[in-house]
Amino acid sequence: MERKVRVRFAPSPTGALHIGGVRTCLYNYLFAKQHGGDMIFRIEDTDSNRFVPGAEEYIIEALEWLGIKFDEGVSYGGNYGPYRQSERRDIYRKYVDQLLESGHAYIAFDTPEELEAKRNEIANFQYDASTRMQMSNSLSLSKEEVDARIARGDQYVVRAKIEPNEEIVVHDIIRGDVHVNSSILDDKVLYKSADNLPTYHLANIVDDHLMEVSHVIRGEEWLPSAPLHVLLYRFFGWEDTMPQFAHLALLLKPDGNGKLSKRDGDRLGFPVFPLEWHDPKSGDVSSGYRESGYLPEAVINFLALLGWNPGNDQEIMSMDELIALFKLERCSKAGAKFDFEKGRWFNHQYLQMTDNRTLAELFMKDINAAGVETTIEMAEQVVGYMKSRVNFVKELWPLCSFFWIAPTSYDEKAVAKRWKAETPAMMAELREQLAAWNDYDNAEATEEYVKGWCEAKGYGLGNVMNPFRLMLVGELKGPHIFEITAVLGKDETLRRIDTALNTIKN
RNA sequence: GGCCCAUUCGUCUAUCGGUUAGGACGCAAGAUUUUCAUUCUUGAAAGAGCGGUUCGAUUCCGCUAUGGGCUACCA
Repeated sequence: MERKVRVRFAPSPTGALHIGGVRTCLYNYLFAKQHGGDMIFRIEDTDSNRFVPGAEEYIIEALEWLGIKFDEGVSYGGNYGPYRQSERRDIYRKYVDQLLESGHAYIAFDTPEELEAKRNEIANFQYDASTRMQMSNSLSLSKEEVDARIARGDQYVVRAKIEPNEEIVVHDIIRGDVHVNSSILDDKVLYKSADNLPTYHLANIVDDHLMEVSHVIRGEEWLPSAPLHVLLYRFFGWEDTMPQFAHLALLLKPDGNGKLSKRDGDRLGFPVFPLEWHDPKSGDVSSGYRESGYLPEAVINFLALLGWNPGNDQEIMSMDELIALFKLERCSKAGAKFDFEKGRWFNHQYLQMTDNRTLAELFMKDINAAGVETTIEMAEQVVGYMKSRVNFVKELWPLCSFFWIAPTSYDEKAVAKRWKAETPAMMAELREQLAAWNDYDNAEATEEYVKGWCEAKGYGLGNVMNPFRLMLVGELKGPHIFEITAVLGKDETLRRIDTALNTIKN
């Protein structure tokens, strides 16, 4: 019988959600949806010292923006709650006691200072079977002493009791079997009496079991502790329902060495967070994909392909297509350097696929921000002519503000090259022709009309169109000239010609 | 230092022993265009090294090198 697919995304609320975390979440989501499974949102806040206010809300908002939906969890509800680990203290305590009773864990009193001293004293010190009897714990101390110290209020931790020299195998969907000898594992801290909370390892296993998680898809940084997790499932007697593991290769810096960090984004000019993040402690503001003008679909597509591919040349895929095609087995084993140039290209592709009205609504904000009033119709029309040449909506305004703001000066080089002695007279003639024309909305018809006139007069197109463009735009750039006149209309077109004829001198 | 994971064009990657090693981003050139772009075409560009296994290795194995991760009372 097949177990129902249930996966979880379980971030720590310690700050903004990193783009690598977004990818991990996306892969979980794709896998869950493909198998008709559940997607759980759990908050792993077992380290009260690192809690950052607003982080949880940020993560929820970011994933909503990206179109990743949860079936249950913090803020979504469900039958396996509470989904915030800090609200599950009683549950963990029960399982810690179970481990203590079964002899798979023990109580240790060593203070952080004592441990620090030990590490300085002995090179490569590890708290394990070979050293634990020299330490202060319930294995080395008498029962009376242990009880007395607890009664006295001494703080303690609970450590896993790892038996040496056992072969542990972690089955990983992406990497195959990973073999590890238990002797290299240390007696990890599972529980802290100081705040009555478990550490990640214990909370993780207990929650995944209780929440009936079937697949754990997480970053590669967890691979070294996976053997401990396997052992914990064994200690609890849950091995038969242990989730299947898949450890994802990490996202690396675009240049140099190491994994992608916030600093790389600042340094190289691209966001590493989905949404803009205001750090409540430092006050720093980090840019986000949303605020930088990325479309969520483009970010999803880009991220999906960073470490996975469908096995053919297809690159543009919607969320539904990704859900249909995604395979954990096809995830690459090696880390991927973050190539933000390709992210820009993806946004360009999605921009072309987005309808002009939607883009115009976004564009309106930039137009208004420049202090210009306009209509959505005009914005939409300009977007239609201009979007093929930009990667982001925000690149639009600097490129085509001339539609709204008439030129007051004219590019000198262009004037020198295209504004010849006979040009003013020619342009004055053109003005006459245009004054007699009324069908400006029809760009093709206007073009035929003007071209026909040029031919009749024997004027070279280049000698007419370039100065004409110069008068309307101020530079030799922009879309097709009769698309410009279609947007400007008759009055504005004639007005700009008049201004130019009065301004340009050579 | 120890342990684990990885290694194909600059980057993301395809290839499940036999290929002119394919695609995409970026880059370059050309074409198109009344401008600037877009678009199209073309091009340069890769199996880390050394040993095996095999009739034959990019593909399987080992070693070396390199990169990454972990090595906390953080996740």
